[in-house]
Amino acid sequence: MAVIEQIAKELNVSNASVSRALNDRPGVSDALRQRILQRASELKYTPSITARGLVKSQTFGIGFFVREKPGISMHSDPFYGEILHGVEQALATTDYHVTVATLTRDAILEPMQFRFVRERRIDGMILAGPDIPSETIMTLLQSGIPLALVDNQLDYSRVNCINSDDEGGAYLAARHLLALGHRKIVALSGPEAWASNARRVAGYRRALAECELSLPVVYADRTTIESGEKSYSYLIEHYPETTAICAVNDAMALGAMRAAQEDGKTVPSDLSVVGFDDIPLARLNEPQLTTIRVPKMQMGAEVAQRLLALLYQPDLFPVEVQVSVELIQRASTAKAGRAGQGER
Amino acid sequence: MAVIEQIAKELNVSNASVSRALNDRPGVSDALRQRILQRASELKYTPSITARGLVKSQTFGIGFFVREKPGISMHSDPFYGEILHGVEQALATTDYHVTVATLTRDAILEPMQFRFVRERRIDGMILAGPDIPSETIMTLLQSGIPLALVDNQLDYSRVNCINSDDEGGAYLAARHLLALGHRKIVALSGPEAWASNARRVAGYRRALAECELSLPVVYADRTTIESGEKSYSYLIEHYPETTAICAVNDAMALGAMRAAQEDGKTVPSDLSVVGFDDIPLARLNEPQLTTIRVPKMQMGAEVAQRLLALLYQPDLFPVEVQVSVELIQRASTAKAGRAGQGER
DNA sequence: ATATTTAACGTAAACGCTTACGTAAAGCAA
DNA sequence: TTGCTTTACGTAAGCGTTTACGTTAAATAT
Repeated sequence: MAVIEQIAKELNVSNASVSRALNDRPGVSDALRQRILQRASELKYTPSITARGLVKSQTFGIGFFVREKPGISMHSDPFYGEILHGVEQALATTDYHVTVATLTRDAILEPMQFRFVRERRIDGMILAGPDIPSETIMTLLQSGIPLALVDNQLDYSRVNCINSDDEGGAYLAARHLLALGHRKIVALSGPEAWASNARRVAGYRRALAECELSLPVVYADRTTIESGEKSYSYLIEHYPETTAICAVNDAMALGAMRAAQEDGKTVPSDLSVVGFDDIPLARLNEPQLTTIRVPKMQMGAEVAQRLLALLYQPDLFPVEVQVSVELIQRASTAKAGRAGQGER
Repeated sequence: MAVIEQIAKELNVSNASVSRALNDRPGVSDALRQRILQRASELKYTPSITARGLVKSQTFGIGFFVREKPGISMHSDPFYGEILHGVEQALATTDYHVTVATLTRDAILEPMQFRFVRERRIDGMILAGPDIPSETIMTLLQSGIPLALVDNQLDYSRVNCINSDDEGGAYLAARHLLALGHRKIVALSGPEAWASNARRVAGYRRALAECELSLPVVYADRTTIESGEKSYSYLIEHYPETTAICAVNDAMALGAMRAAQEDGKTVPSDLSVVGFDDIPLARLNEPQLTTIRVPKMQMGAEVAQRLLALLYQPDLFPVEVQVSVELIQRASTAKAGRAGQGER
């Protein structure tokens, strides 16, 4: 592989001039610059990011972290896969690259001791997912490493967060239900401590409040299909008149739907269900799930952009960006009050 | 951050000794080695992988490549997400890290011009997925960069390939169907050019041949749910007596199943269906899909191991490793000939 | 005892870049 | 013309390691 020195020798100029020409910095005449660029492309010269990194003490590497899930592979959740893809695309036009790491228990406790960040000396990190404890984040912040969060949110507005517009999306979904004539609506949520859950519930509640309705919420400690199923039985026992369920994510919605079907109800004629996220399964379910689509790739791109901005300008004031979402109307919602058969 | 020189100065020894002690190489007395190790851990010294990389001309980075899919995000396919996870886990105990990149059209045509591999000078690459053209792979091979394939297979046995035991798995699945009494079995396949498809079909065929049965195959140009649906109509028109379908992957199986249900058939009493892969959706479908589980994480781990071996010993002879698979018996298969109601 | 091997350590170069500084020539003003 | 500023370039140090080679002292052999 060609190196700078080779070009310099062949052209009888100094390394410095070559470097300057290549990075188009002042201090080289146009004539010389041309010759250098010419020769460089003939030799297919490509700078060594390693060498450059050593002198500039940058690695041009950014780390993408997801928390290790007990049992299952976190990457099997396509949600983060898509975010990662967005990150990667956004970085493709820059000098940066993404390397992935999963946060083990140990890494969460002593994040700065994490070999990955010490050895590799990445320039910045992206933390994905709501299940990264805020203590971990604070430790990282204090260590001074540039940081951005996606699908997580810290009250301390000291860190850049990229999220979907949870409140707005939920509001949209609830309005949809209300427009269909539903009045007995119940929400299904995971841990209230996860910001996105809280915001989505708030959005549902705001829409109902506008119609002077109150919103019962049943909380579960996880947001899986199974917890959706369990929550349904609790729900139907305590709120038997329910005609519509709005869940805090698709998994819970699907779980509840399945439980309802086993309970002998037909979705959507007996019960309408909306989810949130638009995971692939939502479209494949029978009936297809009405939900709020969150643009995962775009979130990835946004978080990458934001981290880059932070790298260029370390004192940048942190913000929270909320990417907008849309209602995807499918087959799991219908008019209330057996309107499916037509009310006249 | 502490560097070698700092330790050396504090202990009044040379950089060389410190380096030797740290990498436990000979040339340092035990006494000195102890003092150095001691001080290093006090200072929380961690070597700079960048600096080390520069002198050893290694980056300790390996690239994980998936092909850019038109339209959809490739990472939304949890299949590769899990493989990636396996790779990462296997690498976690080494000095290596995974950096991800998606192969764009351009990168496929001129892979060695790909900025990622030139700038970043990764030590090796993993190519994932059957849709990477063999010309690309050959180009890469000739350039001399260590390479390993996963979920792809080259006839040229010049490159390490990690695959699931496609033939064996398919054989298992077909035996399962035969044991249930099915005799009219049809296979659903994607492009024959994809090695895994061909092998799976071969496995199905072998099992049937043992019973002196022949196996009609209907081919589609993709392996998606939609192509499964389409293939079903063709299939049922040409082979109306079919009692069981074995598909080349879960997506096609699910598609066919859905089409069959719309066609008024009940799965599994009218028609048994088996898939291949065990994607998450297989378990969530109604009825749950009987399929062959391929251990994706393990495949990731294997490919990483193999690449590492190749890095340590560049003249290693390439092999193909087939990780073994298992039959996951679920609800989409039952005895043939309305045996569901019991035959006596 | 001396000669020879072995081990412990230091010196310094190298990896491929960037950049602070120095020098000489060119440009401009008076 | 002289003096001053600007520009074009070269020199060399530095980033944090590893390692070939040299030196000295200790261990072993004769």
